[in-house]
Amino acid sequence: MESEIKKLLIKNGQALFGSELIENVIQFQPTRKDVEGDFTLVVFPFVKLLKCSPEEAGEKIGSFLISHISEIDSYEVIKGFLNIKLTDSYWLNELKKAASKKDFGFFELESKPMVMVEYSSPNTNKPLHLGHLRNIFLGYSVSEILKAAGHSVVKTQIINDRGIHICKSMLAWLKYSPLNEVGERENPANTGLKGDKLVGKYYVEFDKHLKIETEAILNLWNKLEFEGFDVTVVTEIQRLQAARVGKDEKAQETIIDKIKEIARNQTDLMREAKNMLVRWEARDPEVYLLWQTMNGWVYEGFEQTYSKMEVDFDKYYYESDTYLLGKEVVTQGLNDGVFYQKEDGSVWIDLTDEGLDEKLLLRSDGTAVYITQDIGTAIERFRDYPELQGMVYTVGNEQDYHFKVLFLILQKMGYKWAQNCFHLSYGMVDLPSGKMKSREGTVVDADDLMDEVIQSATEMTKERGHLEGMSLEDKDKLYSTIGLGGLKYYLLKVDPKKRMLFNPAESIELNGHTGPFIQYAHARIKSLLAKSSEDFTNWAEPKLGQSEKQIIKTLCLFPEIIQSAASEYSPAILANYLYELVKEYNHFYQSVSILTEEHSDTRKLRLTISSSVAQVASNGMRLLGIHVPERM
RNA sequence: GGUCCCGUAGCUCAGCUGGAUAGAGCAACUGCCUUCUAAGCAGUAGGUCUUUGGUUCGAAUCCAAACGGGAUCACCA
Repeated sequence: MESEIKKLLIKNGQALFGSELIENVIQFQPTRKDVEGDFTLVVFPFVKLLKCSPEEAGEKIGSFLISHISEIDSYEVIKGFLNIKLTDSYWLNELKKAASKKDFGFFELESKPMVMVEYSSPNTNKPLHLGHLRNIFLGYSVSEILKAAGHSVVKTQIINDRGIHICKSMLAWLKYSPLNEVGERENPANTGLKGDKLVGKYYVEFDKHLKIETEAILNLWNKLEFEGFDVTVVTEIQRLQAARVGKDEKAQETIIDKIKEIARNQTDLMREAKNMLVRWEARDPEVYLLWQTMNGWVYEGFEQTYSKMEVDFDKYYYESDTYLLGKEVVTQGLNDGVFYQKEDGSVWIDLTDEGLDEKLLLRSDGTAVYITQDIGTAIERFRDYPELQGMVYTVGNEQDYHFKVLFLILQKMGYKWAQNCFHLSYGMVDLPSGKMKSREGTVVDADDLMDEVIQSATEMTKERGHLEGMSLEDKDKLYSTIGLGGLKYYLLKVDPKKRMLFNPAESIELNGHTGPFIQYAHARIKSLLAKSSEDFTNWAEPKLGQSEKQIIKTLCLFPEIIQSAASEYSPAILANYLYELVKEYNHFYQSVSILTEEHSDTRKLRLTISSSVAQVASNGMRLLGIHVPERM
């Protein structure tokens, strides 16, 4: 309707205003709730053209519109605002259109370009935690929203399965895992531990021992005992120690950190770990087999977690595969003159013209760094999917700089698709106690958290219960639907770009702006509809009440909401919309009777509204990765 | 220190490319279940939109600076 008016005004610009109209002077906004009208044209921009007061201008446009568009019922000019009211039959017709389509709001399948969405990029040395949960729910939901907006989508992840961190776990397992009576070290089968948890345990174990060894070295250095250390190390430490003198606290701390770092690298443990990495790169069979075994445990553990989260992937990429391609294309780029080589053999790109720094792409020993494999992965993906038009990387905003650099490098290498790569940069998740820190043990484990929210949903649902006659199996399913729904909604309702606070007490809340609030409204409607046996698809035009019209208006926004959630990559837009819709419905539900309404057209209208709200709530929540129950 | 992000009610968050009297939820206080599921609804109270300038008919929104918070600047990933 608004675009129709826009067209009409532009077409008649000369006659009405004495000059051609530019499209952006025509601005619409929803009408204030306390004023009559369905939408509002802002008149101020026209005042200059018409050289009259805003009131006169509004009047002139209003009288023109009402005589040209039959759906306009009336208009009213208040200050500089032209409030336009549409006829009831226009709205009733819109409702019928929405109600008649099962997939109302969704765009034609695969009518838009193919994009790949990467989410979840775990390291294989640690279990998933709360931060991953935000990442994964976000990426999954963005994928579903993009599909609903008409894109075809490939969901993927990049598994960081190689590097020093895995070697640490492997080494610690070899050194510290006790042998059982049959001479086996710990594994998921003989301990009953989830694979990722077991490997994570040995990563922590490594850190523990490393810390002890590091402390020992630091003690020696503090006593100025440097025997047995390399000369260059000794001079560096002595230089740093001297530099501490007279500095303020903060500067001293930086220096101490540097000394610690050097001490860590002097430990036997670190040396062994690094040596293991070298053996891995050389495909030493023993190391390689161990690596495969332990990663295998982790993957099994991850799959369990993903399945509990109800997310899936179409394609997996492993850095152990793609880093080789990365190295290859960097070498190629060196020959093509995109990169340059320093005397020690390391390869760099100079991005100072773009306001960034110089960036290392290959170490002097020829091994790959983080960004090398990312370059390889990106190229491989576009090779694997020739129809692919764009990439979305769901990665925390701590890596903003990294992706800026990555996309720029890909562009400089001549990949046209590089400009369609997008870093979906989400904010960190904080706890009421502050940042999550693995060193301080404040990391919230993903599996534990999901178990807890489901447990809590179980208890609260048992208290309230409308579950008579439900099978045990269905009840368990319901508890998990509610618990997980609450958690997902809690993490998705805030703007992805923003840092957010995770309050455990709030995340299991069932009242107010929560997932279960929406689920409950859905269940209530379903129960209502189940009690009615009448066919309400056809009705004549009943009188349209205030709250009924409001809901219809909000329902009609659903397609736009999907569109903007897709273009903004923001499930939060959708989540907040669904809350708004349901809130309006609850108000309506409480203030009128539906089943017992005597006037049959009105009753059918209300049933249609109810079923449409349930439909949009259900489809909308599905795009957030959340199920809605029939009963609760 | 350089670069980037953020600052809205006691707390957590909405507020689209500038538009009418800045909105929700939680927490606090009042009411509403013999009537379709009260996980609900209605209401009260709570604000110098961090501050100061600027642009504009009009600023929470755009620009600049200050203050406060965070991230990042590795031959780590």
